[in-house]
Amino acid sequence: MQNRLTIKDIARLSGVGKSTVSRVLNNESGVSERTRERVEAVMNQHGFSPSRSARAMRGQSDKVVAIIVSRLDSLSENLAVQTMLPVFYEQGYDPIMMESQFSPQLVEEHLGMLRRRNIDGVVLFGFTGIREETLRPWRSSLVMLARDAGGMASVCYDDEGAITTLMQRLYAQDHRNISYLGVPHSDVTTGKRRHEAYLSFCKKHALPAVASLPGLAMKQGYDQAASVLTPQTTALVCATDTLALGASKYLQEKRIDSVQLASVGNTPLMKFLHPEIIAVDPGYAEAGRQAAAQLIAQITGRSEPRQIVIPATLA
Amino acid sequence: MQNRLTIKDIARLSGVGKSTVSRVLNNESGVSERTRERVEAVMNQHGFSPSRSARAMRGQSDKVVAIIVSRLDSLSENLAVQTMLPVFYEQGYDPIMMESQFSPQLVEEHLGMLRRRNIDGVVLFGFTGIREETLRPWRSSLVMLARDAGGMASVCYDDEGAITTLMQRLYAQDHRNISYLGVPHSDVTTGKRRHEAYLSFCKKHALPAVASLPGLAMKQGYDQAASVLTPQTTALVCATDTLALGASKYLQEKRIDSVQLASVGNTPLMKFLHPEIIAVDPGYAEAGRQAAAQLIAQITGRSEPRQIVIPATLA
DNA sequence: CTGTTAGCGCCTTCAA
DNA sequence: TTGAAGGCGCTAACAG
Repeated sequence: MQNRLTIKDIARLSGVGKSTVSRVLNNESGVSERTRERVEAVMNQHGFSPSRSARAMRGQSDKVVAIIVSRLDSLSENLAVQTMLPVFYEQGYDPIMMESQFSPQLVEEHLGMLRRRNIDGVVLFGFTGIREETLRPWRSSLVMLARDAGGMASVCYDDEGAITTLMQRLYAQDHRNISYLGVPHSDVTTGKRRHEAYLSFCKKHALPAVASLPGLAMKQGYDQAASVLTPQTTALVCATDTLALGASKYLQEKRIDSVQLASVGNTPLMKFLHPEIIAVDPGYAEAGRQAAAQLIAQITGRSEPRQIVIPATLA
Repeated sequence: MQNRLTIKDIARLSGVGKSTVSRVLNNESGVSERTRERVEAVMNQHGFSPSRSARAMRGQSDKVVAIIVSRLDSLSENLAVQTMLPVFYEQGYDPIMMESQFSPQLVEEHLGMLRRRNIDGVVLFGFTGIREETLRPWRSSLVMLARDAGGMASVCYDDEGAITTLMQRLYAQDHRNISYLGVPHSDVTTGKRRHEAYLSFCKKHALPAVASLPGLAMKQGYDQAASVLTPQTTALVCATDTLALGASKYLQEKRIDSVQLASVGNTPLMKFLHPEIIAVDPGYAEAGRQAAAQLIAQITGRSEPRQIVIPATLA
């Protein structure tokens, strides 16, 4: 704010030139150990820290990144953001947050604004409907989460592995009539891939497939649970924990306790409310870490855009 | 990034001097209508936007604010942040997010970092244990939420009103044995004030008071529900919806449906999982809007720190 | 190894 | 009503 010190002050106080101070600041080589120590001492003593804006102006980089979540109250995205933040802070990046509310148009508006702001990079939690051309200009400075788009860097969950793991577990527990509650195929990852993994497991093991793909909302899980429960059903796999929450509410209300629920997604809320549900952790925390690391690597030119898949683990 | 235009370019392209462009940019008076229009035309045509860092360097302000939430997955804080973000963006502020995890020490570290970053202002979701002296230096540029601290600006919920509203409603429904599940008094607002409002209502209406104050966590609500349920109890008031979630899990498991649950907090999750619970909305959304507005007003010198109380409304 | 010099993009005098 | 000049704090040549 007011009278902060500048490298000029530090230079004067330690009896060296501005550029020497700058060199110390940036850990550049070519400064004698003695000088460096002296300058560093003065810096600490006065709690000096360089002006971000001045650096940004020279370096062409503000060290600001944006995280666009679909919704702030998405439990799974929260888990990823939680691990992402410390990574950004450690590397000196300011992470600013925005909500897309699942609206492709809002994503466009946000990206437009970020472009004008000359931001360094973006982590975008993907969803259905985002046009590729919206993203293209960001190819080198955007990492998409939970979804892959041609040419863009992405961190995805192992959709097939997650479902297969659940099915195997249930199968090992002698379940032979396993129903499925999921998301429409218009959603490629959470929808199509998970559903297909379910179908393919059923086929391979000659199990009857009973599925419904209502959508992502809790209420949809609640409303559609009935439609996939046959008298034979002994287990129900849900594509997301949100759906599972809806389904379990239905089961509870109907006093049905003969059906084993299983779901992708391992949030604290679920663990508390329904510890009996079998869950695979898609690796939200790890995804967050990797996304942040990948974005920084791209920004700093240490990596090309690349696709990362996080392995799922049984919780 | 690369070859962005600068006011110099705009100046050249519109045949005026840099300072004139600057004047137009800042809506300063003393520019002829014709010149202004011409310059603005060129700006729009090229999608020009001034460099934030250069402005920051001159203006001493980065137009960056921080929002320190206790936890990213706090449902109530999310609701407030959700309304806060658009306000900041509209006014050209970049909101960066941090988690305090209810740790006073983390708050100190974050504030220290923000101080070095020379940030403009902070919205802090308050909790027990934050030392006043930590905050003092921020007096003019911090707004605390959900808690008031001497001299600091704050946006608080009407703790007493919220509880009283719930009690009145239950009383009107002929409940005469109302228990209470809350938070220890070390937490002044959610703990002490709400509990005292409960006690005072009981006293006034000659009702027996049965209360326990385990804490904020869902599990604590679950574990302590039993201790406040007597054979006569017909209603249970919870200080937060998290506690209510825990308590309702307990009631469900015990198959108790003779107890009407009521709680402060009106989150979408609660509305879905337990629409039967009577809830007051403490006004999270409004609190977020007001907090952002108040912070901006303080930063820009248009307001002194002041305490704001949001009225609670029956959901 | 170290200091000097020249900008980065913008805003702010100060003259014209 | 306008333009030219100077400087914000920092980094990147270029000299010593």
